[in-house]
Amino acid sequence: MSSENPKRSVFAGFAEVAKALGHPHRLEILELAAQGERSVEGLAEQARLSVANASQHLQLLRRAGLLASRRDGKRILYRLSDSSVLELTAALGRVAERNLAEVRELIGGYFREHDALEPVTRRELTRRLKDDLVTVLDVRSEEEFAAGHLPQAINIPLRELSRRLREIPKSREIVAYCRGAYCVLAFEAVALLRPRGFKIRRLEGGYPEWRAAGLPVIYRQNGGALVPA
Amino acid sequence: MSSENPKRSVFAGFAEVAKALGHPHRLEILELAAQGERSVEGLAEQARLSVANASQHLQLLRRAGLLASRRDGKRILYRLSDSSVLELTAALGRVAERNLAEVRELIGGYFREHDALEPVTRRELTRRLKDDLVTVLDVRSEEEFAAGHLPQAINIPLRELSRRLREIPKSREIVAYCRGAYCVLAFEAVALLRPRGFKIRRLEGGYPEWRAAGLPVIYRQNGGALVPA
DNA sequence: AGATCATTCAATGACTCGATTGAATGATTT
DNA sequence: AAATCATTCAATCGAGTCATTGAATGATCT
Repeated sequence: MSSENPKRSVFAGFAEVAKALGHPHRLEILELAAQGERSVEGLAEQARLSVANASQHLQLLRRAGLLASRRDGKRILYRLSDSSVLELTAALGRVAERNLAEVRELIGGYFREHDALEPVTRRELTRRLKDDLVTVLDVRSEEEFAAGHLPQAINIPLRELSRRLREIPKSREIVAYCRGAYCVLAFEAVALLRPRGFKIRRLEGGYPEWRAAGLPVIYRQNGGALVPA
Repeated sequence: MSSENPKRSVFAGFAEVAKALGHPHRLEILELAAQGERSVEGLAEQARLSVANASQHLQLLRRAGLLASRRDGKRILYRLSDSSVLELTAALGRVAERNLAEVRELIGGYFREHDALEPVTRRELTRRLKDDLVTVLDVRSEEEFAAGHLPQAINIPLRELSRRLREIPKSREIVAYCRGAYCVLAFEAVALLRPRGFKIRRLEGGYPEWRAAGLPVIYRQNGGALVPA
Protein backbone atom coordinates (compact mmCIF):
# COMPACT_ATOMS: atom_id res chain seq x y z
CA MET A 1 0.00 0.00 0.00
CA SER A 2 2.30 2.75 -1.24
CA SER A 3 1.32 6.21 -0.19
CA GLU A 4 1.58 9.80 -1.41
CA ASN A 5 -1.76 10.19 -3.14
CA PRO A 6 -4.35 9.69 -0.40
CA LYS A 7 -7.07 8.57 -2.76
CA ARG A 8 -4.89 5.92 -4.32
CA SER A 9 -3.95 4.66 -0.89
CA VAL A 10 -7.54 4.39 0.21
CA PHE A 11 -8.37 2.39 -2.90
CA ALA A 12 -5.32 0.23 -2.25
CA GLY A 13 -6.65 -0.51 1.20
CA PHE A 14 -10.08 -1.37 -0.16
CA ALA A 15 -8.44 -3.63 -2.73
CA GLU A 16 -6.67 -5.54 0.03
CA VAL A 17 -10.00 -6.34 1.60
CA ALA A 18 -11.53 -7.32 -1.73
CA LYS A 19 -8.56 -9.52 -2.58
CA ALA A 20 -9.04 -11.37 0.69
CA LEU A 21 -12.59 -12.18 -0.43
CA GLY A 22 -11.33 -13.30 -3.83
CA HIS A 23 -10.87 -16.98 -3.18
CA PRO A 24 -13.56 -19.65 -2.78
CA HIS A 25 -11.89 -21.30 0.20
CA ARG A 26 -11.67 -18.03 2.04
CA LEU A 27 -15.33 -17.29 1.42
CA GLU A 28 -16.17 -20.69 2.82
CA ILE A 29 -13.96 -20.07 5.85
CA LEU A 30 -15.77 -16.78 6.42
CA GLU A 31 -19.12 -18.54 6.35
CA LEU A 32 -17.91 -21.09 8.86
CA ALA A 33 -16.34 -18.50 11.14
CA ALA A 34 -19.59 -16.54 11.05
CA GLN A 35 -21.23 -19.33 13.07
CA GLY A 36 -19.01 -18.66 16.05
CA GLU A 37 -15.40 -18.93 17.15
CA ARG A 38 -13.52 -21.88 15.71
CA SER A 39 -10.04 -23.27 15.97
CA VAL A 40 -7.73 -23.50 12.98
CA GLU A 41 -8.04 -27.26 13.01
CA GLY A 42 -11.82 -27.13 13.19
CA LEU A 43 -12.08 -24.75 10.28
CA ALA A 44 -9.55 -26.71 8.26
CA GLU A 45 -11.52 -29.88 8.78
CA GLN A 46 -14.89 -28.40 7.87
CA ALA A 47 -13.50 -26.69 4.77
CA ARG A 48 -11.52 -29.82 3.85
CA LEU A 49 -8.21 -28.01 3.80
CA SER A 50 -4.85 -28.96 5.26
CA VAL A 51 -4.14 -27.24 8.54
CA ALA A 52 -1.19 -25.30 7.13
CA ASN A 53 -3.21 -24.12 4.18
CA ALA A 54 -6.13 -23.09 6.35
CA SER A 55 -3.74 -21.27 8.67
CA GLN A 56 -2.40 -19.25 5.75
CA HIS A 57 -5.85 -18.29 4.57
CA LEU A 58 -6.85 -17.39 8.11
CA GLN A 59 -3.87 -15.14 8.59
CA LEU A 60 -4.57 -13.40 5.31
CA LEU A 61 -8.17 -12.84 6.33
CA ARG A 62 -7.02 -11.45 9.65
CA ARG A 63 -4.56 -9.09 7.98
CA ALA A 64 -7.41 -7.87 5.77
CA GLY A 65 -9.45 -7.09 8.86
CA LEU A 66 -12.14 -9.66 8.12
CA LEU A 67 -11.33 -12.05 10.95
CA ALA A 68 -10.13 -11.55 14.50
CA SER A 69 -8.43 -14.16 16.66
CA ARG A 70 -7.58 -14.88 20.25
CA ARG A 71 -5.71 -17.57 22.05
CA ASP A 72 -7.53 -20.09 24.23
CA GLY A 73 -5.15 -22.55 25.85
CA LYS A 74 -3.11 -24.07 23.11
CA ARG A 75 -5.45 -23.19 20.31
CA ILE A 76 -6.12 -20.02 18.40
CA LEU A 77 -9.78 -19.23 17.87
CA TYR A 78 -10.83 -17.20 14.86
CA ARG A 79 -14.09 -15.28 14.53
CA LEU A 80 -15.66 -12.71 12.24
CA SER A 81 -14.17 -9.37 13.22
CA ASP A 82 -17.38 -7.47 12.86
CA SER A 83 -20.94 -7.79 11.62
CA SER A 84 -20.10 -5.32 8.83
CA VAL A 85 -18.26 -8.26 7.26
CA LEU A 86 -21.58 -10.09 7.00
CA GLU A 87 -23.09 -7.11 5.22
CA LEU A 88 -20.17 -7.13 2.81
CA THR A 89 -20.51 -10.80 1.94
CA ALA A 90 -24.27 -10.35 1.61
CA ALA A 91 -23.72 -7.47 -0.84
CA LEU A 92 -21.22 -9.62 -2.73
CA GLY A 93 -23.80 -12.37 -3.00
CA ARG A 94 -26.47 -10.03 -4.29
CA VAL A 95 -24.22 -8.64 -7.01
CA ALA A 96 -22.99 -12.06 -8.06
CA GLU A 97 -26.49 -13.47 -8.10
CA ARG A 98 -27.85 -10.57 -10.09
CA ASN A 99 -25.06 -9.99 -12.57
CA LEU A 100 -23.26 -13.27 -13.14
CA ALA A 101 -25.19 -15.62 -15.38
CA GLU A 102 -23.29 -18.65 -14.11
CA VAL A 103 -24.11 -17.94 -10.51
CA ARG A 104 -27.69 -17.06 -11.30
CA GLU A 105 -28.16 -20.38 -13.04
CA LEU A 106 -26.64 -22.32 -10.19
CA ILE A 107 -28.79 -20.62 -7.63
CA GLY A 108 -31.90 -20.44 -9.76
CA GLY A 109 -31.49 -24.01 -10.93
CA TYR A 110 -30.11 -26.08 -8.13
CA PHE A 111 -31.40 -24.17 -5.16
CA ARG A 112 -34.84 -23.19 -6.34
CA GLU A 113 -35.56 -26.65 -7.62
CA HIS A 114 -35.15 -27.88 -4.08
CA ASP A 115 -37.44 -25.29 -2.66
CA ALA A 116 -39.87 -23.59 -4.95
CA LEU A 117 -41.49 -21.70 -2.12
CA GLU A 118 -40.31 -18.39 -0.82
CA PRO A 119 -38.36 -18.57 2.42
CA VAL A 120 -39.89 -17.51 5.70
CA THR A 121 -38.74 -14.02 6.63
CA ARG A 122 -37.10 -13.37 9.97
CA ARG A 123 -39.94 -11.03 10.87
CA GLU A 124 -42.51 -13.71 10.14
CA LEU A 125 -40.66 -16.34 12.12
CA THR A 126 -40.34 -13.99 15.09
CA ARG A 127 -44.09 -13.47 15.10
CA ARG A 128 -44.85 -17.16 14.76
CA LEU A 129 -42.39 -18.05 17.48
CA LYS A 130 -44.14 -15.76 19.90
CA ASP A 131 -47.37 -17.70 19.40
CA ASP A 132 -45.49 -21.00 19.54
CA LEU A 133 -46.83 -22.04 16.15
CA VAL A 134 -43.68 -23.50 14.57
CA THR A 135 -40.86 -25.92 15.19
CA VAL A 136 -37.46 -24.44 14.35
CA LEU A 137 -34.99 -26.94 12.95
CA ASP A 138 -31.23 -26.27 12.95
CA VAL A 139 -29.49 -28.63 10.53
CA ARG A 140 -25.93 -27.46 11.21
CA SER A 141 -23.37 -29.47 13.15
CA GLU A 142 -23.59 -29.93 16.90
CA GLU A 143 -20.61 -27.65 17.48
CA GLU A 144 -22.17 -24.86 15.50
CA PHE A 145 -25.47 -25.31 17.30
CA ALA A 146 -23.68 -25.20 20.64
CA ALA A 147 -21.93 -21.98 19.70
CA GLY A 148 -25.28 -20.27 19.27
CA HIS A 149 -28.69 -20.93 17.81
CA LEU A 150 -32.22 -19.60 17.44
CA PRO A 151 -34.50 -19.75 20.48
CA GLN A 152 -36.49 -22.97 20.75
CA ALA A 153 -34.55 -24.54 17.89
CA ILE A 154 -33.92 -28.28 17.85
CA ASN A 155 -30.67 -29.51 16.33
CA ILE A 156 -30.48 -32.39 13.91
CA PRO A 157 -27.43 -32.22 11.65
CA LEU A 158 -28.42 -32.81 8.05
CA ARG A 159 -26.54 -36.10 7.74
CA GLU A 160 -28.54 -37.55 10.62
CA LEU A 161 -31.85 -36.19 9.48
CA SER A 162 -33.21 -39.23 7.68
CA ARG A 163 -32.46 -41.42 10.73
CA ARG A 164 -34.12 -39.08 13.20
CA LEU A 165 -37.42 -38.24 11.56
CA ARG A 166 -39.44 -39.31 14.60
CA GLU A 167 -38.01 -36.40 16.60
CA ILE A 168 -39.80 -33.96 14.34
CA PRO A 169 -43.48 -33.24 14.92
CA LYS A 170 -45.57 -33.78 11.81
CA SER A 171 -48.49 -31.70 12.99
CA ARG A 172 -46.69 -28.37 13.30
CA GLU A 173 -45.06 -26.35 10.59
CA ILE A 174 -41.25 -26.57 10.49
CA VAL A 175 -38.78 -23.81 9.64
CA ALA A 176 -35.28 -25.02 8.78
CA TYR A 177 -32.14 -22.93 8.76
CA CYS A 178 -28.38 -23.38 8.51
CA ARG A 179 -25.28 -21.27 8.00
CA GLY A 180 -26.44 -18.55 5.69
CA ALA A 181 -28.18 -17.44 2.54
CA TYR A 182 -26.09 -19.70 0.31
CA CYS A 183 -25.72 -22.65 2.64
CA VAL A 184 -27.29 -25.71 1.08
CA LEU A 185 -28.12 -27.59 4.26
CA ALA A 186 -31.54 -26.01 4.80
CA PHE A 187 -32.43 -26.54 1.14
CA GLU A 188 -31.52 -30.19 1.44
CA ALA A 189 -33.56 -30.53 4.61
CA VAL A 190 -36.61 -29.15 2.84
CA ALA A 191 -35.99 -31.47 -0.11
CA LEU A 192 -35.73 -34.41 2.23
CA LEU A 193 -38.66 -33.74 4.55
CA ARG A 194 -41.29 -32.32 2.26
CA PRO A 195 -41.81 -35.51 0.23
CA ARG A 196 -42.26 -37.34 3.54
CA GLY A 197 -45.27 -35.28 4.41
CA PHE A 198 -43.73 -32.59 6.61
CA LYS A 199 -44.86 -28.99 6.30
CA ILE A 200 -41.44 -27.40 6.06
CA ARG A 201 -40.01 -24.16 4.74
CA ARG A 202 -36.60 -22.61 5.12
CA LEU A 203 -35.61 -19.39 6.82
CA GLU A 204 -34.22 -16.48 4.85
CA GLY A 205 -30.51 -16.28 5.59
CA GLY A 206 -29.07 -18.36 8.40
CA TYR A 207 -27.94 -18.09 11.97
CA PRO A 208 -25.37 -15.30 11.42
CA GLU A 209 -27.93 -13.11 9.64
CA TRP A 210 -30.47 -13.71 12.41
CA ARG A 211 -27.97 -12.72 15.05
CA ALA A 212 -26.73 -9.69 13.08
CA ALA A 213 -30.31 -8.50 12.82
CA GLY A 214 -30.30 -8.17 16.60
CA LEU A 215 -32.78 -10.97 17.16
CA PRO A 216 -32.53 -13.17 20.26
CA VAL A 217 -30.16 -16.15 20.25
CA ILE A 218 -29.31 -18.89 22.73
CA TYR A 219 -25.77 -19.69 23.79
CA ARG A 220 -24.92 -22.89 25.52
CA GLN A 221 -21.52 -22.86 27.23
CA ASN A 222 -20.93 -26.57 27.37
CA GLY A 223 -17.20 -26.61 27.97
CA GLY A 224 -16.45 -27.12 24.31
CA ALA A 225 -14.16 -25.07 22.18
CA LEU A 226 -16.92 -22.80 21.00
CA VAL A 227 -17.81 -19.74 22.97
CA PRO A 228 -20.36 -17.10 22.08
CA ALA A 229 -18.65 -14.24 20.32
CA MET B 1 -15.52 -22.16 -12.04
CA SER B 2 -15.51 -25.94 -11.98
CA SER B 3 -18.78 -27.51 -11.01
CA GLU B 4 -20.10 -30.63 -9.27
CA ASN B 5 -20.49 -29.33 -5.75
CA PRO B 6 -23.05 -26.53 -6.05
CA LYS B 7 -21.87 -24.72 -2.96
CA ARG B 8 -18.28 -24.65 -4.13
CA SER B 9 -19.39 -23.31 -7.47
CA VAL B 10 -21.42 -20.54 -5.91
CA PHE B 11 -18.46 -19.51 -3.81
CA ALA B 12 -16.28 -19.65 -6.90
CA GLY B 13 -18.65 -17.24 -8.62
CA PHE B 14 -18.61 -14.90 -5.65
CA ALA B 15 -14.83 -15.05 -5.63
CA GLU B 16 -14.74 -13.96 -9.26
CA VAL B 17 -16.64 -10.83 -8.36
CA ALA B 18 -14.45 -10.15 -5.35
CA LYS B 19 -11.29 -10.67 -7.38
CA ALA B 20 -12.51 -8.07 -9.84
CA LEU B 21 -12.74 -5.60 -6.96
CA GLY B 22 -9.27 -6.55 -5.79
CA HIS B 23 -7.20 -3.98 -7.63
CA PRO B 24 -6.93 -0.26 -6.88
CA HIS B 25 -7.17 0.77 -10.54
CA ARG B 26 -10.34 -1.21 -10.99
CA LEU B 27 -11.92 0.36 -7.92
CA GLU B 28 -11.07 3.75 -9.34
CA ILE B 29 -12.55 2.79 -12.70
CA LEU B 30 -15.73 1.71 -10.93
CA GLU B 31 -15.97 5.05 -9.19
CA LEU B 32 -15.54 6.87 -12.49
CA ALA B 33 -18.03 4.67 -14.34
CA ALA B 34 -20.54 5.25 -11.55
CA GLN B 35 -20.81 8.89 -12.68
CA GLY B 36 -22.31 7.88 -16.01
CA GLU B 37 -21.38 6.14 -19.23
CA ARG B 38 -17.79 6.67 -20.34
CA SER B 39 -15.66 5.57 -23.25
CA VAL B 40 -12.58 3.43 -22.78
CA GLU B 41 -10.39 6.35 -23.69
CA GLY B 42 -12.16 8.68 -21.29
CA LEU B 43 -11.81 6.28 -18.40
CA ALA B 44 -8.18 5.55 -19.27
CA GLU B 45 -7.38 9.23 -19.26
CA GLN B 46 -9.09 9.99 -15.97
CA ALA B 47 -7.54 6.99 -14.24
CA ARG B 48 -4.14 7.74 -15.84
CA LEU B 49 -3.87 4.35 -17.46
CA SER B 50 -2.84 3.34 -20.96
CA VAL B 51 -5.82 2.61 -23.18
CA ALA B 52 -4.87 -1.05 -23.60
CA ASN B 53 -4.47 -1.49 -19.86
CA ALA B 54 -7.76 0.23 -19.13
CA SER B 55 -9.44 -1.93 -21.75
CA GLN B 56 -8.20 -5.05 -20.03
CA HIS B 57 -9.44 -3.93 -16.65
CA LEU B 58 -12.78 -2.94 -18.16
CA GLN B 59 -13.27 -6.30 -19.80
CA LEU B 60 -12.46 -8.07 -16.57
CA LEU B 61 -14.99 -5.92 -14.74
CA ARG B 62 -17.58 -6.68 -17.36
CA ARG B 63 -16.93 -10.42 -17.14
CA ALA B 64 -17.41 -10.17 -13.39
CA GLY B 65 -20.78 -8.54 -13.94
CA LEU B 66 -19.79 -5.23 -12.40
CA LEU B 67 -19.85 -3.18 -15.61
CA ALA B 68 -22.02 -3.28 -18.69
CA SER B 69 -21.11 -1.82 -22.08
CA ARG B 70 -22.73 -0.77 -25.32
CA ARG B 71 -21.48 0.51 -28.62
CA ASP B 72 -22.12 4.10 -29.63
CA GLY B 73 -20.67 4.85 -33.06
CA LYS B 74 -17.07 3.87 -32.97
CA ARG B 75 -16.72 3.91 -29.23
CA ILE B 76 -17.69 1.47 -26.53
CA LEU B 77 -19.34 3.03 -23.51
CA TYR B 78 -19.04 1.37 -20.14
CA ARG B 79 -21.38 1.91 -17.22
CA LEU B 80 -22.10 0.36 -13.84
CA SER B 81 -24.21 -2.70 -14.50
CA ASP B 82 -26.48 -2.16 -11.56
CA SER B 83 -26.92 -0.07 -8.46
CA SER B 84 -26.28 -3.17 -6.36
CA VAL B 85 -22.64 -2.65 -7.35
CA LEU B 86 -22.69 0.66 -5.52
CA GLU B 87 -24.00 -1.07 -2.43
CA LEU B 88 -21.19 -3.57 -2.70
CA THR B 89 -18.46 -0.94 -2.94
CA ALA B 90 -20.08 0.97 -0.09
CA ALA B 91 -20.02 -2.17 2.06
CA LEU B 92 -16.40 -2.74 1.09
CA GLY B 93 -15.57 0.79 2.18
CA ARG B 94 -17.28 0.38 5.52
CA VAL B 95 -15.42 -2.82 6.32
CA ALA B 96 -12.07 -1.42 5.22
CA GLU B 97 -12.62 1.78 7.16
CA ARG B 98 -13.66 -0.06 10.27
CA ASN B 99 -11.22 -2.95 10.31
CA LEU B 100 -8.05 -1.87 8.54
CA ALA B 101 -5.89 0.38 10.65
CA GLU B 102 -4.05 1.77 7.64
CA VAL B 103 -7.22 2.83 5.91
CA ARG B 104 -8.73 4.19 9.09
CA GLU B 105 -5.70 6.37 9.62
CA LEU B 106 -5.76 7.67 6.08
CA ILE B 107 -9.41 8.55 6.23
CA GLY B 108 -9.38 9.72 9.81
CA GLY B 109 -6.21 11.72 9.27
CA TYR B 110 -6.20 13.19 5.83
CA PHE B 111 -9.90 13.45 5.19
CA ARG B 112 -11.12 14.56 8.58
CA GLU B 113 -8.39 17.12 8.90
CA HIS B 114 -9.82 18.76 5.81
CA ASP B 115 -13.33 18.74 7.12
CA ALA B 116 -13.84 18.35 10.81
CA LEU B 117 -17.57 18.86 10.50
CA GLU B 118 -20.01 16.12 9.79
CA PRO B 119 -21.23 15.97 6.22
CA VAL B 120 -24.70 17.14 5.26
CA THR B 121 -27.02 14.17 4.90
CA ARG B 122 -28.99 13.65 1.71
CA ARG B 123 -32.20 13.99 3.65
CA GLU B 124 -31.11 17.33 5.09
CA LEU B 125 -30.02 18.65 1.70
CA THR B 126 -33.32 17.63 0.16
CA ARG B 127 -35.18 19.60 2.80
CA ARG B 128 -32.96 22.64 2.44
CA LEU B 129 -33.20 22.53 -1.33
CA LYS B 130 -36.97 22.69 -1.15
CA ASP B 131 -36.76 25.97 0.73
CA ASP B 132 -34.00 27.21 -1.58
CA LEU B 133 -31.63 27.80 1.31
CA VAL B 134 -28.39 26.42 -0.11
CA THR B 135 -26.13 26.57 -3.12
CA VAL B 136 -25.11 23.14 -4.34
CA LEU B 137 -21.61 22.97 -5.77
CA ASP B 138 -20.50 20.14 -8.05
CA VAL B 139 -16.70 20.04 -8.24
CA ARG B 140 -16.41 17.16 -10.72
CA SER B 141 -15.43 17.56 -14.35
CA GLU B 142 -17.71 19.15 -16.92
CA GLU B 143 -18.31 15.80 -18.62
CA GLU B 144 -19.36 14.18 -15.40
CA PHE B 145 -21.62 17.11 -14.58
CA ALA B 146 -23.19 16.88 -18.03
CA ALA B 147 -23.86 13.18 -17.59
CA GLY B 148 -26.00 13.92 -14.56
CA HIS B 149 -26.01 16.12 -11.48
CA LEU B 150 -28.05 17.27 -8.49
CA PRO B 151 -30.90 19.68 -9.12
CA GLN B 152 -29.88 23.34 -8.95
CA ALA B 153 -26.21 22.42 -8.74
CA ILE B 154 -23.60 24.71 -10.23
CA ASN B 155 -20.50 23.12 -11.73
CA ILE B 156 -16.99 24.37 -11.03
CA PRO B 157 -14.35 21.66 -11.45
CA LEU B 158 -11.98 21.65 -8.49
CA ARG B 159 -8.96 22.75 -10.49
CA GLU B 160 -10.76 25.90 -11.60
CA LEU B 161 -12.23 26.65 -8.22
CA SER B 162 -9.68 29.17 -6.99
CA ARG B 163 -10.03 31.20 -10.22
CA ARG B 164 -13.82 31.27 -10.14
CA LEU B 165 -14.60 32.23 -6.59
CA ARG B 166 -16.79 35.16 -7.65
CA GLU B 167 -19.34 32.75 -9.10
CA ILE B 168 -20.09 31.45 -5.65
CA PRO B 169 -22.45 33.40 -3.41
CA LYS B 170 -20.91 34.19 -0.05
CA SER B 171 -24.17 34.88 1.68
CA ARG B 172 -25.73 31.44 1.30
CA GLU B 173 -24.52 28.17 2.70
CA ILE B 174 -22.77 25.92 0.19
CA VAL B 175 -22.92 22.15 -0.04
CA ALA B 176 -20.16 20.56 -2.14
CA TYR B 177 -20.17 17.07 -3.57
CA CYS B 178 -18.18 14.97 -6.03
CA ARG B 179 -17.91 11.35 -7.09
CA GLY B 180 -18.53 9.44 -3.93
CA ALA B 181 -17.85 8.82 -0.28
CA TYR B 182 -14.09 8.48 -0.78
CA CYS B 183 -13.64 11.05 -3.53
CA VAL B 184 -11.33 13.79 -2.31
CA LEU B 185 -12.61 16.60 -4.51
CA ALA B 186 -15.35 17.77 -2.17
CA PHE B 187 -12.95 17.62 0.79
CA GLU B 188 -10.51 19.78 -1.12
CA ALA B 189 -13.23 22.22 -2.04
CA VAL B 190 -14.17 22.62 1.60
CA ALA B 191 -10.51 23.03 2.54
CA LEU B 192 -10.11 25.71 -0.12
CA LEU B 193 -13.26 27.71 0.41
CA ARG B 194 -13.72 27.66 4.15
CA PRO B 195 -10.60 29.71 4.94
CA ARG B 196 -11.83 32.26 2.41
CA GLY B 197 -14.93 32.92 4.42
CA PHE B 198 -17.42 30.68 2.69
CA LYS B 199 -19.93 28.70 4.72
CA ILE B 200 -19.36 25.34 3.10
CA ARG B 201 -19.95 21.72 4.03
CA ARG B 202 -19.78 18.57 1.98
CA LEU B 203 -22.53 16.14 1.12
CA GLU B 204 -22.46 12.57 2.42
CA GLY B 205 -21.55 10.35 -0.49
CA GLY B 206 -21.53 11.76 -4.01
CA TYR B 207 -23.61 11.89 -7.14
CA PRO B 208 -23.94 8.10 -7.62
CA GLU B 209 -25.17 7.61 -4.06
CA TRP B 210 -27.67 10.44 -4.45
CA ARG B 211 -29.03 8.92 -7.63
CA ALA B 212 -29.10 5.39 -6.20
CA ALA B 213 -31.13 6.72 -3.29
CA GLY B 214 -33.84 7.57 -5.81
CA LEU B 215 -33.48 11.32 -5.37
CA PRO B 216 -34.06 13.65 -8.33
CA VAL B 217 -31.23 14.30 -10.77
CA ILE B 218 -30.82 16.48 -13.85
CA TYR B 219 -29.55 15.15 -17.16
CA ARG B 220 -28.33 17.46 -19.87
CA GLN B 221 -28.04 15.79 -23.25
CA ASN B 222 -25.58 18.15 -24.86
CA GLY B 223 -24.40 16.00 -27.73
CA GLY B 224 -21.34 14.91 -25.81
CA ALA B 225 -20.22 11.39 -25.26
CA LEU B 226 -22.03 11.10 -21.98
CA VAL B 227 -25.60 9.99 -21.91
CA PRO B 228 -27.74 9.40 -18.85
CA ALA B 229 -27.69 5.76 -17.93
C1' DA C 1 -13.77 1.06 -51.20
C1' DG C 2 -10.36 2.82 -48.57
C1' DA C 3 -8.96 5.58 -44.65
C1' DT C 4 -9.57 6.47 -39.92
C1' DC C 5 -10.06 5.68 -35.35
C1' DA C 6 -11.45 3.38 -30.84
C1' DT C 7 -11.00 -0.77 -28.96
C1' DT C 8 -9.33 -5.34 -28.40
C1' DC C 9 -6.04 -9.05 -28.87
C1' DA C 10 -1.62 -11.60 -28.33
C1' DA C 11 2.82 -12.08 -26.59
C1' DT C 12 6.19 -10.95 -23.22
C1' DG C 13 8.48 -10.51 -18.61
C1' DA C 14 8.18 -9.27 -13.80
C1' DC C 15 5.70 -10.29 -10.02
C1' DT C 16 2.31 -12.40 -6.83
C1' DC C 17 -0.63 -16.18 -5.25
C1' DG C 18 -1.84 -20.92 -3.73
C1' DA C 19 -0.86 -25.52 -2.07
C1' DT C 20 2.48 -28.71 -0.28
C1' DT C 21 6.13 -30.20 2.55
C1' DG C 22 8.70 -30.44 6.64
C1' DA C 23 10.67 -27.81 10.27
C1' DA C 24 10.09 -24.28 14.00
C1' DT C 25 7.51 -21.92 17.62
C1' DG C 26 5.39 -21.50 21.91
C1' DA C 27 1.91 -22.48 25.24
C1' DT C 28 0.29 -26.33 28.03
C1' DT C 29 0.54 -30.68 30.46
C1' DT C 30 2.82 -34.39 32.85
C1' DA D 1 12.23 -29.98 32.48
C1' DA D 2 10.66 -32.73 28.93
C1' DA D 3 6.91 -34.05 26.10
C1' DT D 4 2.92 -32.81 23.63
C1' DC D 5 0.18 -30.44 20.64
C1' DA D 6 -1.92 -26.59 17.78
C1' DT D 7 -0.36 -23.30 14.99
C1' DT D 8 2.86 -20.84 12.21
C1' DC D 9 6.90 -20.34 9.31
C1' DA D 10 10.05 -21.10 5.30
C1' DA D 11 11.03 -22.94 1.00
C1' DT D 12 9.42 -24.61 -3.24
C1' DC D 13 6.82 -25.13 -7.60
C1' DG D 14 3.26 -24.30 -10.73
C1' DA D 15 -0.27 -21.15 -12.06
C1' DG D 16 -2.18 -16.78 -12.45
C1' DT D 17 -2.02 -11.54 -12.61
C1' DC D 18 -0.41 -7.02 -14.33
C1' DA D 19 1.56 -3.59 -17.42
C1' DT D 20 3.65 -2.92 -21.83
C1' DT D 21 4.21 -3.34 -26.65
C1' DG D 22 2.76 -3.63 -31.23
C1' DA D 23 -0.48 -5.77 -34.26
C1' DA D 24 -5.35 -6.93 -35.44
C1' DT D 25 -10.46 -5.93 -35.44
C1' DG D 26 -14.34 -3.75 -36.90
C1' DA D 27 -17.40 0.02 -37.18
C1' DT D 28 -17.70 4.70 -39.15
C1' DC D 29 -16.74 8.48 -42.35
C1' DT D 30 -15.25 10.46 -46.67
